[in-house]
Amino acid sequence: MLARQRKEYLLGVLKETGQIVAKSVSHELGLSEDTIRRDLRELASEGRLQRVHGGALPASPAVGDFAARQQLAPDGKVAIGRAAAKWVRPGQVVILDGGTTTLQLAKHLPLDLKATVVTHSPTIAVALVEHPFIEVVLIGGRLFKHSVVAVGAAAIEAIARIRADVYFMGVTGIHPQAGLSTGDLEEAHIKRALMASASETYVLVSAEKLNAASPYVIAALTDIDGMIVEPGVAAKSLAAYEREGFSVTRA
Amino acid sequence: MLARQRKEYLLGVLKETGQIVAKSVSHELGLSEDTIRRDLRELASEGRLQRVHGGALPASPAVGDFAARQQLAPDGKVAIGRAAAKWVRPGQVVILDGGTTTLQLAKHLPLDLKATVVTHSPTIAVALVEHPFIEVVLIGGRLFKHSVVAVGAAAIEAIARIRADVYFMGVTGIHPQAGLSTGDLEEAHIKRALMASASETYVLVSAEKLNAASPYVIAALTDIDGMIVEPGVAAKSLAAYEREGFSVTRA
DNA sequence: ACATATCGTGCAAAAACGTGCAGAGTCAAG
DNA sequence: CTTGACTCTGCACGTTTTTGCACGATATGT
Repeated sequence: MLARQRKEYLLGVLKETGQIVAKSVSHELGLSEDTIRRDLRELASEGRLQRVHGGALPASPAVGDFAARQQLAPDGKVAIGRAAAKWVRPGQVVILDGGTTTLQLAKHLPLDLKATVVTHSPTIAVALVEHPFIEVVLIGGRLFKHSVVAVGAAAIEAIARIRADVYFMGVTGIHPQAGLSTGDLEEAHIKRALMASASETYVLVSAEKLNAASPYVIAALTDIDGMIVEPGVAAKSLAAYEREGFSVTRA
Repeated sequence: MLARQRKEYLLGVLKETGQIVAKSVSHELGLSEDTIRRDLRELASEGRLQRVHGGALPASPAVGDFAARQQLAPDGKVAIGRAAAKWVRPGQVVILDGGTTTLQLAKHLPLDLKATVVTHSPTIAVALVEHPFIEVVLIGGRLFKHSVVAVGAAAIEAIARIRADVYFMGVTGIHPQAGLSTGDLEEAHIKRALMASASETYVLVSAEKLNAASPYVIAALTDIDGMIVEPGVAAKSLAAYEREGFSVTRA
């Protein structure tokens, strides 16, 4: 690979992800970190990016703004969102829970994907406006402000009328014995209703949720079909979850 | 996640939630509290936030935020929104239409107002999260992306179950003879349903909408109770609207 | 006033950095 | 074809930055 191409590649990474991590790029390209650092230094001196410890960021905040905004979420959640987004097949009807992790999922759905997304989160509904071929069905109800999702009887009723292929759930705790739990009773009800309306349910689990429990139980582990955890969690802390018919995926 | 991004993230949390709790953020990002505290100290010394025991608070109470927010909306719409917001009385049930003008209304509602807002706009629902005493009822349905509002049979049904005191409507055209009109048939239906669910209906009219007509008629002028127009429109262009039982208000 | 949580500082390990240097490859002049 | 100048790359080394932990000090709530 020519030096020129390498620099183009770097700028491409920057544009797409809003950041460059020297170490991971060097690994991707099979080159030493020194070379990448040299490139970054040169690109920085040309004003095409901004050098920072560990890698680089867009030169002008406005340019990489869209991508950078996504990256303002913790790494783990971005990774989970990106991985889960790949599971969505064209034509499917997908239920998306509220929360920052599922928001990442929504943002990482391919822009040309044709599918239907059902959600009780106005935030996610708004985010999906940018996806021209995704049909969005908004579940209404009383707005629970802490999580910014619709809850209550009206929401339950609306959910009951929907049959979806898959439901991506967010939780505040997942535990081998205690199962899935969340911090609000109403939300637990909603999540249960959403599970009932979907053929399959997968839980998105960032590190701090793993092996934790919250006050209100949503369901048992056996009621769901799998979980997607963030990369970098120890294999042994996942061992307790592995069983027949349950998929544990590292993002 | 790069150190620089981490600081951006912290400022983002601060902007969204109005506070930072060092412990919970460190847990979220999977880093030690020390690191977060160091970041907070540095950001504080740059004057970007205010260090307090346990975390941090905004440096200047929502100053830049407020300015940036209004910048995006034309003066006229801001003025209409501010004026209309004063009409809302404590305890009322208010229906807010979708659109930039009604969004301004929502943002200008007093922060200590106790009231209920019904809306089919996810954008407005999200904006009202910052108002702690406003109960928000979200109308669900299929999302019409052009206007970012819920439409369709489900929305109509949900609206039929509500009785509100007042409805603030947005339109794309208001005309002495043609009445109220909008650019989408579904939206016209929704607006009619919202009118039917409210005791009073007022239309928010920015200058470019005045004396204009769009393809789909919502209702006749006689069906509404008044209009709020932006300041600076000529008095004579309002003459055609003045009649018994119809209030024309300049913001 | 006491128990607990949070804070700041110093310190050590790890990661990232810059620089100098040497080997490999390229190119053009001889 | 050979030679020498030049560039690019990776490695070694010492330096700087970042991070987590330990400790004593300080603030907060009951």
